Amino acid sequence: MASGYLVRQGDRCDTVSVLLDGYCYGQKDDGEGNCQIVSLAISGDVIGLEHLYLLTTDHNVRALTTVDVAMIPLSAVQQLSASRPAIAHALGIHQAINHAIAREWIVNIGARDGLRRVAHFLCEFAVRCDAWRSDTAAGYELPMSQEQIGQATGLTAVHVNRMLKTLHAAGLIERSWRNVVFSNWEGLRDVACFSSDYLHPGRQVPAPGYRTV
Amino acid sequence: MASGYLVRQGDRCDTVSVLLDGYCYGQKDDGEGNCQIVSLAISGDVIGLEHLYLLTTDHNVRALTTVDVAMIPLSAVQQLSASRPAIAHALGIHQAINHAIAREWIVNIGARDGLRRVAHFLCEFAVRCDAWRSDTAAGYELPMSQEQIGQATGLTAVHVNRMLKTLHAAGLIERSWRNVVFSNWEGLRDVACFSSDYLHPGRQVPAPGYRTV
DNA sequence: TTGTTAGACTTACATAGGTTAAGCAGACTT
DNA sequence: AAGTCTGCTTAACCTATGTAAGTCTAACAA
Repeated sequence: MASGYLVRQGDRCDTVSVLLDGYCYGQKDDGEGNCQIVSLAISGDVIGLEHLYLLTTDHNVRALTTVDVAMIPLSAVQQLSASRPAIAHALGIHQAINHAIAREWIVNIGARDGLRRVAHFLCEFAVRCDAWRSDTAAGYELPMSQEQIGQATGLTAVHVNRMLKTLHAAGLIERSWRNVVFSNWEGLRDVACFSSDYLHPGRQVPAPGYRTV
Repeated sequence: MASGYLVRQGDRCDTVSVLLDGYCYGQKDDGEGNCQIVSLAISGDVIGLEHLYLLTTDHNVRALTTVDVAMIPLSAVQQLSASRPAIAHALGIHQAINHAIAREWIVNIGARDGLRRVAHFLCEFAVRCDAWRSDTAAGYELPMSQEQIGQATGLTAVHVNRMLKTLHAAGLIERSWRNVVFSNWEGLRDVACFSSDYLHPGRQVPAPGYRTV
C-alpha cells in the first residue's frame, strides 16, 4: 500500500509492523552520505520488533516495492505477548533469526570477495523466498537495482554488474532485467559457501511451559 | 577462569552465560578458512541469549582474555523470565542492543574505508568500556592483536597497522603495545563519524505492567 | 513526436588495500 | 644463553575494486 519510508532513523516508534506483501529493507547512514543496507524483509516478516525494547530506532526501514503492511500499536503487541506467552516466544525466535542473519551479513561483507559476496546474497534471498524450490526455469524476481545490491553487499553498482556477468559466464545463473534463474544451484551455493544453517530452518526451542494455572 | 571456546558453531546449547570479568568475541567461519569476528562481549554482558530461542548456535564464542563466566542452565533462565517479567524484559533490551551493534558493524565494514573503520572500532570499544570518561592520559588496554582487529573490521593485520599509524600521525591516538590513549577524542570521533546512538544509552522501553494480580 | 528519466551495461583508468617477505622485540622453554 | 614463539612493524609489489564517463534501452510525460 504505502511506498517510501516505514520508519526513520531516530524516530520514536510505537508500532510493530507485519509485512503482508512486498519487500522492505533496513538502511543506515554511515555519517558521510553513504547508505548501507543492513537487512531485508520479505512477505510474512515482522518489522520493528526492537521497538518493544528500544525507544528510538537506529535505522530506516524503506519499501523496496509496493507493500502491504499491518501496523500494530506497541501496546497491543505488549498485551498479546503478556497474555499469550507462546506468541511472545515466537516473536523472540523471529528476532533471534534476524540477528543471526545480521551476523552472517557481517561475515559476507567482511570476509568474502565480491564474487562470493554477490553469490551469497543471491542464495540467501532465494532460500528466504523459497524460490529455489520452484521451477528453476521460471526463476524469480529480485526486486532490487544493482545499485541497491551494491549497498547491501558493500560493493559499487559497477562491480555488482561485473560479478553478475562473471556468475553468468560461469554458467551459474541466467538473467534478464531483474529476473534471476539458477542454472546451477549447487555450483552457486559452492561459490558462495552458502549454508542455510544460520537461517535456522526447522525446529527451534519450544515455548517453555509457563505454568499459570 | 576458562580460556578458549565457550560455545562452538553448531553446538546444541542449553546454557546462557554472564561474563563477569574479561572479554569474549563471537566468530564465524566464512566456509573457506577465513574467520570473521562478529561481536564483542565485555564484563557484564550476557552471552548466548539466543539459546532461549534457537536450538543450535551459528557462531563460536571465544575468550579474548582470561575470563570469569557464570553459566546458567537454560531452564533456570526460562523459569526466571516467566516468574519475573521485568527480567525477561531486561534480557530483551540487552539482545536488542546487541542486534543494533551488529547492524552498525555491517555499516562499518560495508560503507567505511579502512581508516574510518578502525577509528570507529576504537570508539565503540572505548564507549562500551566507558574508557573515554576516565583519565585520557591513562588510556585503556585493547585486549586484541592487530590480527584480531583486522578480523573484526574486515581488514588485514598489515593494513590495521597502517591505519593505526595514520591515526597516530594525525595526532588522534597514542599507543604503546596494546595500550591506547585518545589524545584527541573529538577528532577521532569525527573521523569515524561515531555516534553512540546505536548503543542506545539512557532510557529504554519500560517493562510493561504485566497485571498478574 | 520529442524529451526526460532510471537503470543496465561497458570501458579506461586510478587507488585502497591485499600479499609476501623480512626484521625485530618481548615472553617463554630448555 | 640459546632457541622458539607470537605479534608488531615496515617495504615492495600486485590486484580487486572504485571512479568517471559514456552508451543504450524501456518507460513515461508533454
